[in-house]
Amino acid sequence: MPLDPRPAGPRTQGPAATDEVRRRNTAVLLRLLRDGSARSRADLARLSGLAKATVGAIVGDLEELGVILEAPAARDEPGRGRPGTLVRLDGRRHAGIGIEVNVDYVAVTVLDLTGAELWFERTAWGAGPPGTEQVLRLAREHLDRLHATGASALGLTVAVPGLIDRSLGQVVDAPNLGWHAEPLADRLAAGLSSPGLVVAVDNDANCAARAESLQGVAVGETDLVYLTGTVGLGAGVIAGGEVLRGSRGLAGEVGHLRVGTDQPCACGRTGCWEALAGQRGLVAATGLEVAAGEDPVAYAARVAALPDAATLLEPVVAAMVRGVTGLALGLDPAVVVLGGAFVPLADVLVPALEQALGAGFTGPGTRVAPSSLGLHAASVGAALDALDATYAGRRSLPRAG
Amino acid sequence: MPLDPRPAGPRTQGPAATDEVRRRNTAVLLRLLRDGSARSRADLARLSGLAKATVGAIVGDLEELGVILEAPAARDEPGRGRPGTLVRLDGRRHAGIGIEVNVDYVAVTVLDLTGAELWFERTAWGAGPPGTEQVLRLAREHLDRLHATGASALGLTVAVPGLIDRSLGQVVDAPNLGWHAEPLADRLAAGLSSPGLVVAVDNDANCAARAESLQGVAVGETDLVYLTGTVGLGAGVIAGGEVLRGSRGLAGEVGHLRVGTDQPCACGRTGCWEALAGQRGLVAATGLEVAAGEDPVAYAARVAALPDAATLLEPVVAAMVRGVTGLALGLDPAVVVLGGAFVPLADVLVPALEQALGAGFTGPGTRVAPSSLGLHAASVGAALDALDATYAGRRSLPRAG
DNA sequence: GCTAATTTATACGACTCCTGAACTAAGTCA
DNA sequence: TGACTTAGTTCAGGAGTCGTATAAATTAGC
Repeated sequence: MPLDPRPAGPRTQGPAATDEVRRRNTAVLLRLLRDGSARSRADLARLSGLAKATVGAIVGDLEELGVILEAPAARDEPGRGRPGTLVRLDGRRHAGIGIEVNVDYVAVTVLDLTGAELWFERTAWGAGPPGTEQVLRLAREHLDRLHATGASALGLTVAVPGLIDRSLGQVVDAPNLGWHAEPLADRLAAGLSSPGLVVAVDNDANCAARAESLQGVAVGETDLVYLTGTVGLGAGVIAGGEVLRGSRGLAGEVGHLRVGTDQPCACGRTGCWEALAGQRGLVAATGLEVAAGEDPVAYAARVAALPDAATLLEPVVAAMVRGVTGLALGLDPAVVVLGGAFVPLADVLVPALEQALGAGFTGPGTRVAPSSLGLHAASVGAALDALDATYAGRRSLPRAG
Repeated sequence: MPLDPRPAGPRTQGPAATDEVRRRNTAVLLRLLRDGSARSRADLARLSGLAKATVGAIVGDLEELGVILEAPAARDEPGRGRPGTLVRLDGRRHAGIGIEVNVDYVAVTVLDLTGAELWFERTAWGAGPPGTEQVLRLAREHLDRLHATGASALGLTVAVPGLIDRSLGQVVDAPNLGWHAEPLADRLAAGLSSPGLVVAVDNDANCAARAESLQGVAVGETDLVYLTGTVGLGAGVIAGGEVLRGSRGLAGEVGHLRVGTDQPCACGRTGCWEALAGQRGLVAATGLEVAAGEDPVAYAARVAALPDAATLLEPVVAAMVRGVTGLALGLDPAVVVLGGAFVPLADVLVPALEQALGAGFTGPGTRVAPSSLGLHAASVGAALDALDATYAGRRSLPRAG
């Protein structure tokens, strides 16, 4: 029961034993192989800084777990001495499941160990927002489907639009879904009773931000802001490679940031960012009505298609500039990723935002780019989160099952 | 030469060997003893989660290093079995040095290993902003003074008002000091030639924020914003217990965040936060002139003493509310600490800010408090940074010297 | 075609570290 | 005085990494 009495940052770790060393070194090698490239043991030793003997031992372990294949010696470049036997990751035995729950739809992404997509499904909820039993049923369905392929799930993460307590695995408040103080992780873990499966919960914007930084338009970036437009507006922030959470998990809840003056907001105040640039803001700016049951992204696409969209959207653009420059000044992201309903509006938004951010201090300004993962973003990020414990060395791969 | 090819967050670590395990576990015990409390080995084992044998071994090592003293068995409560022999940290042999360099003054704080202040000195620079040689001379002076007490320095960190590249130990740009692309850490390390001394550079607001979270008004908090008013205005952010840096180290550079409309700023734009709430903003609001050579804090104190300060400062308060709520919404800090020139104005600012932040989502709102470290903040934070590698387990204590 | 140089991979011994159990030490309580 | 309880140390066992030595597989050169 390791416990550290003082609140400590991520860099300040608790007690450890030697087996953690192996976990960490294994994770280093896994990360080197994650992209599917084939490497020799000697390569891995050089790249990781580990001794050859250590690499040999770890690769042996991984082979035994069925996670590594010896690729037939495909020697391209000449080279002098004995050619290495290449190994590459075989991700088919393990997977991560990501489920994005929203008011009117649910999206499921299943990624294999290498991060390759096994399948993605997006379906509308039958009637009204779902309860946790429906999420459980869906999770079980996809878990079974995964087991049928002979793979096992390392983790399952649910992305929820709301306030999350990640350490408790609780949805503190998801007003759109009508969920409050919902112990979702525990409930799913109990309902699935799949030993070794780690169930987690996270905010949808946080998941989307993680996805964009690992597989999307901001791949490789450790500092980025993901802005998502739905009916409302929210942000997910990756800072220093980690999701920024804040003291209560509210970091990135910027919908009610004051970026204007008059426009009244549902929250009672005026000038809120989401009142100006959320769906209601788009309606106010363009006069275009939302069709019954229309998706915010579809609506935004119709807005973008208006002949005089650029001029009509001026107040929206102004609000976005105020909001984004504020966030960017405080957080200094390398990229601002526009997601959700902002994707169809990217042609109008990106130039204006890049210009506003270009006048930065030194060096290149913050980039602005539309999400490349689109509707997949949150569920992919959730699935990546399910794999993260393994790649970060917090967890070792389970014995073959 | 451990190197991990992919940019990895703090939680994603490089390769490790068994000696790192010892470093980490030692750090766990050091943190438990840091506050000066005396504990028995058995207590330490229970609190840390380590085995008794391990605790015994580590405490033995630390005793040999002269870092731990066996306190005479002061048994207060009765208790049943054999009483434990208490040990406590003896910080006198090791210290961290923090130097805050500014345009017109320099502050030095030396903390012993337990974090207790050995001395603090604040002196004005003779004429004009200093060069790096003057910082070197000062560092050598305090290092000698420390050595004279029989202690050795674990690290020396310099807090600089400007843009820092921490991994390079470089001051990228400190316009007030006239420093550009200055390899300060290397220069000091070379000039001091004190083996084992780790020299680092950091931004002054970041250091101050760290100090407030470890010893100041926000002690124990892992998420806070430190706002400092000088002639300009800047913020240091602690998120998840770590300093938030951003992609280029510019995180927290919020002086030119747009919080108003008209007030022209030196940067050419209008409505910048520092134009409204920096020293020029105070002058504009109150009409009170800055005396020749007057310190921003002293000037702010005179402003606060004006009979009609509360009404005169209304535009300043409004700007602060806009800026602080923006930062707080994005970052969700537990506390906003007001430092520098905002300390004398706290009576006016705190109620207004707390009210604006109180209307939060759920739970208690963000606290607002004036800095309790005042002028010490940045240099104390720098000194704490110098001790941090030891307490975080990244570095082991040097053999007795 | 043979040999030397070069590189890969494994085997092995040395070393570090943590752990649990056994054991000794030093008290309290009856 | 003796039973009980808690503290601290010793020791064997297991897990890890590392460097060196060794075997294996090629290429380069003659």
